[in-house]
Amino acid sequence: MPPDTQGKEKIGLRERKKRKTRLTLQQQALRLFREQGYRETTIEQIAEACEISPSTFFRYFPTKEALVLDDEYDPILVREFQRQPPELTPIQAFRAAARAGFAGMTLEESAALKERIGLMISVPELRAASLMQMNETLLMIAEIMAERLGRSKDDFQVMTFAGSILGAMMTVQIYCKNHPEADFAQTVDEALSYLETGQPLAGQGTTPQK
Amino acid sequence: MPPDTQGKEKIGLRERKKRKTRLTLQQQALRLFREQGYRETTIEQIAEACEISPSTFFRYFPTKEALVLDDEYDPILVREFQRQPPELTPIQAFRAAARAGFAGMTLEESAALKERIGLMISVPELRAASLMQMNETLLMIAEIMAERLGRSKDDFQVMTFAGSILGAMMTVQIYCKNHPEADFAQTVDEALSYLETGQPLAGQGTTPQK
DNA sequence: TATATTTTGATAGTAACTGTCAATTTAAAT
DNA sequence: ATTTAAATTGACAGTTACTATCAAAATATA
Repeated sequence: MPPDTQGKEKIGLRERKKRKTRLTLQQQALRLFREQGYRETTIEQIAEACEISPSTFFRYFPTKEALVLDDEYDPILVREFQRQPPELTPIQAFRAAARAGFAGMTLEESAALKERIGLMISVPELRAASLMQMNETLLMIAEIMAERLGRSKDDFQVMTFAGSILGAMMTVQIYCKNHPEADFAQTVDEALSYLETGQPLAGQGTTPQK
Repeated sequence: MPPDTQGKEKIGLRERKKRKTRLTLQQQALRLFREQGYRETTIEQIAEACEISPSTFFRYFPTKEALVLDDEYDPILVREFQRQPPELTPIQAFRAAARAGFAGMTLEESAALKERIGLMISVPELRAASLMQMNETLLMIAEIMAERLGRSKDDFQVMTFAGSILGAMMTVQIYCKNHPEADFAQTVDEALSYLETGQPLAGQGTTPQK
């Protein structure tokens, strides 16, 4: 693995403590959610488990949902996408970026992600919030894609395209909810490969499409 | 217009009053939202404007969002979808259903819808809630579609199809937010027509796709 | 060590809900 | 018309996520 070229932002005690608190907060929250459910767990309990005051909680996370939703994967995805060679079609590039993103994860990370996704899918308010987050991701993706294609980021087709990718991602969430044995990364890849074909959704011998 | 074949459910004073209260609630709420904003309007104010108690409010609407989101259009969309001839591809059928739904509206209805959509787009919590609603509608549609195609409602491709429509609808929301002059119905239609083509997203002479 | 800057916790408040229960209103039965 | 049953309502008392404020404590800087 190449050394971090970004280099040495010296991190003081303050910053270190903050990161630690943040991490602990998420971990304890996840544990409590697992043990007693999302709704049943109050922010007060989470704060107590982390030995901070409830008011401090909101200095780390703006909402209860953010505890589950916040991660670094969105920027990673964007970076990987930008890194793809321009010969690839937009979907191919996105698919490759998704693959690269998953490939870069450790086992623990992907296990943690899986649990969080499980929550997002099953708790309505989390699903709503994650839809909103996807909405923003969509805008980013559309922007990059527009850039790549030499189109305006306001281009309606570019946006619709980005939207269909997101829709596919949502589908993956639902599918994985119903099939807990399914591998998330692989399901994402399948969905994208399906999008790549232009979605020829034919019946079972009822209505041949070609 | 053919007479209502559903016939005569005799509607007593009780039922009549309830409908009236419900309608007034929505109308007054919309007015207040228009005048002072969604967030700035409390349920207490809405209740007062309708001369009911705040506790009664929640017997009519489960949430504040429902005041804006609740309408009859979802079932209409589903019904129209079921009515489409089986020769159409799924997307064609959905598009036709959406068109039929919009076409069946009076001018007042579509004006009212427009205002509500404006709210949904600009108020984050309403947007989140409307995405959730859309999501459920699409699950229903996916189910119908699976039936129609002789596939399982769990079929991954059917789900991906539904997801891509949802993504497209998200895009429409965003687009209409940025282009207030755009006609919602028409934008929906355009997005669907684009989906219909299989989304050939080519660059500007940079990367020919075919 | 002294001083400036962040971070924190305590406190008080708001608003969207939830639950309960008695009072009122409507419907149905006599 | 009167009684009885059932549905609807309002008052009240929570709970919880979240906001705002301010002084105390912790950390960085000189």
